[in-house]
Amino acid sequence: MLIGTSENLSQLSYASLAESVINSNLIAAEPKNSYQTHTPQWVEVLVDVPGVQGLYTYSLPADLLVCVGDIVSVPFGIQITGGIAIGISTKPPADLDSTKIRPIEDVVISGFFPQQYWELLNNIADYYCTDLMSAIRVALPPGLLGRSQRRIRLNKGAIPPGAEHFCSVIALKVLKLLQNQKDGDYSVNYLRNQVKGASRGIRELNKRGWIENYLEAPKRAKPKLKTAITLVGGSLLNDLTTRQKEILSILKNEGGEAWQTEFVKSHQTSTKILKALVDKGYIILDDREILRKEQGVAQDGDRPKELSQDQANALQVINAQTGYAQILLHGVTGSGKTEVYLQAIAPVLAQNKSALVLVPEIGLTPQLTDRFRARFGTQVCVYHSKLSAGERYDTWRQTIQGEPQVVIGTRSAIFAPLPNLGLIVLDEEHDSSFKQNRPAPTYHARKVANWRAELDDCPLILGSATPSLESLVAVRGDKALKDTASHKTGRRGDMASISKRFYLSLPARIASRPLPKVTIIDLRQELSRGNRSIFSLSLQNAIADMQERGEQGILFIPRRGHSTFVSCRSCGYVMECPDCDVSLSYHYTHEGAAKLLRCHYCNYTRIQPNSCPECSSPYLKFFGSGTQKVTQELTKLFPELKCIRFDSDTTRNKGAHRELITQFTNKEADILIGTQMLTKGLDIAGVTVVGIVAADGLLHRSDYRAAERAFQTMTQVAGRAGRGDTPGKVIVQTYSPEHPVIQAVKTHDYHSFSAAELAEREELNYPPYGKLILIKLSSIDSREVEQAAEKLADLLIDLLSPEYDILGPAPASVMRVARRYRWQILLKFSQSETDSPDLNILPDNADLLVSHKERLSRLRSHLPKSVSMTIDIDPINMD
DNA sequence: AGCACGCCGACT
DNA sequence: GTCGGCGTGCTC
Repeated sequence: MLIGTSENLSQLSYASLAESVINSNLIAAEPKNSYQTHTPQWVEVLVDVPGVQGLYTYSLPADLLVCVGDIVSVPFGIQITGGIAIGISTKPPADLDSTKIRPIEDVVISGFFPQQYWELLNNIADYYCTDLMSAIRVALPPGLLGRSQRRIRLNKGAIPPGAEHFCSVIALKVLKLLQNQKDGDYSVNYLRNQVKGASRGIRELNKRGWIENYLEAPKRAKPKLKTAITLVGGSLLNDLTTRQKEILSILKNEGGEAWQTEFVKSHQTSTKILKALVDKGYIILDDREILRKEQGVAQDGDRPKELSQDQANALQVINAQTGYAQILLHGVTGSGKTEVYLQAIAPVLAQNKSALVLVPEIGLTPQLTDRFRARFGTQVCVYHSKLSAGERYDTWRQTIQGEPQVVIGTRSAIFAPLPNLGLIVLDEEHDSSFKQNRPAPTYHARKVANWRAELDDCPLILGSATPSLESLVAVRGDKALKDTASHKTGRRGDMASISKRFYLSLPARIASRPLPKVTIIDLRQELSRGNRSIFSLSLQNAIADMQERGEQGILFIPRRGHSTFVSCRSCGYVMECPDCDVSLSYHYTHEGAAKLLRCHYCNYTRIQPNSCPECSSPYLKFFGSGTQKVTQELTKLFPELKCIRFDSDTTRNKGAHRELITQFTNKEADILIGTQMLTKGLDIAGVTVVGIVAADGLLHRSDYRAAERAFQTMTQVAGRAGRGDTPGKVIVQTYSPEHPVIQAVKTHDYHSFSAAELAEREELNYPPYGKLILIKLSSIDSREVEQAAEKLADLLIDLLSPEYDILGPAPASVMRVARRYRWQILLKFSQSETDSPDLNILPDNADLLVSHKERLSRLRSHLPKSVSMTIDIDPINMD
């Protein structure tokens, strides 16, 4: 079975390739004995090389067995790269010179892609307009598709003294970098990122013979091996020394098995003695695979809790589902959604199936993973991008095994290759971190989860206190949905699946606790009363009361750092990033720390100068308040108060989240001051006061989602208050107290807010009614991108029918980032089908065989090479 | 992505 | 004449 000959490979469309992949996978399902090991075989491989799409034929060495769908390692040009075996044939392609065919290097992983998994990846590639390989790349753990790497090594002996006087500035920079590295060894990529024009310098050094250039074999993730000792000899004979006898009896006492390293360490033996025992035949040493797994903190067992009536009702609906269903669980903060998830998962495990739980950011929710571990013990696996490559690889491999388990993870965990999936839960489903911004495919885990639930025929629970408008509309089946349903008859996902959509509500907190009382403070009045502090009198009083009663509080500030920008009082000069069009933020962590200016777009960092670079005036002023400044101000007002700052500056290290949260839970501090991170799943009983220091930073943003996001963020932060026995209190400081979002937060009125917001979205044809595609262009050259953007917009006008709104081209809100100029075009249109992956973006008038994906991809060929283009389907971040 | 091949300008 | 710039095309 061959997919295509090289003659037609170039014309092979994405769609037919995708189809071939699915068809060929049917072959993989056949029994393995259909492969005759003695006839020579040729394998069609989809190689993982950027800019290369199409299949390449490889021969199969006699000692390897390859099945369709296997991940293989193949030579490609000078390098070694990963790829997927797509087809197997007993005849070589007729039109390919057989001397060109090279053998497959190795099989990395065999037979893990079930049929539905391929369909899922094809849906993603199709819907998000990328090639199949990119979809495969996001799904697999990094390092599985290894690629060889070009590296540079310093030739230490060859460098004459005073070398720096002989060479150019660039070469010198490269040389210095290499000399500062212990082994004088860096990848070419690293050097290119560090030094502008590094390749020139590298060539120069190469010519002088001061460095050597080598190709490193791919570093693929591999199972970790550990040496085990096993006792085999029965009775002790006389050929043993006393020490050897001792060792054997210790080993016997330990059950006849031990790990070598631990055993040697704890019993002061040496490998020498063990070797001797091996030679005499008493023990054997063998390497065994061990799984590197994040262990988490040991938890006491936990039993299912008694449910409230609402929780019980919700659970009943969930448990009644036998196949695909989309369930929106709308539970106010503190209503006990997690308990519902836990009790929904228990029967899934009992049926020998697995469950997948997605959360916005795992590091932020140690409490959640602890609770799952307490309930399900070692059946819980954690998967997220902050695991080490080895842990990620091992966890991923473990999920293939098929034992019933619960995988908790972030966005990318939606690809965990669990073979018997019984339930998917997306917690905090409104959270924007479920959307990947870059690189392509720019998928949304909620959408992928929905496909996956359909393909694996299992229920999907979307949980939130502030459901996204998309999910609300999807399950409630309002007008838009009915309209499309009527002309969708006969397709999968039509009327039948609408009855598989549920809206379940948990409108009250558990144990009849009230939602916190929200007070709005008008900062304009505060100012006119002469209070110039960033804390209103009400907030100050609330903090004082709280301190007196030994309770705890949370302050929410929408941005990290100290100040948003620094400017000169004498000439007005504003400190800006040299590579981006943004001002630098001032960072000053504590007394004695370096005073730094940092770009929040590209992370450029420099020391804060003592005087203005423009006019040398020493009078620099700091504007805006970040977490650092608020912390300092608060300490001035309340010297006794112990504060913990909780933002991406203080939680950078592994385990820092847990540590800070543990400190706070143990009442080692009174107040937690932080950014968006505070919104996610913190459940601390002692918190009675929540202050939103400046709500305006959330309200006034330009994109169409600003109101929705502001409402979600504020409601979530407010929800941290009053989760214990003492009722909570929330103080929102703003200059716009009459703003509808503020009013909705005050009254906890999700429904009126969403109704008003939906009406506005419908009016303007924005999502969830209309659909958006953002085409982003960038280049080093400002003129070039602008021209390319204009050309592209013209092309789109010709290509698209008039019902498509073409907004732009316009420069991105921050035009220059990391030295690149950015322009964008936004496409807005009515969607013809609600939730179908093969949604027709472009009307098929002339060329029916060409998919919308192909058409959008073709646009790329109209652009100069130096302009890069990315297509963001359903964009969330418009900047 | 890398790399080879190849076609043009500034130096021995 | 050659060295070296980077544009184009190929990798089974």
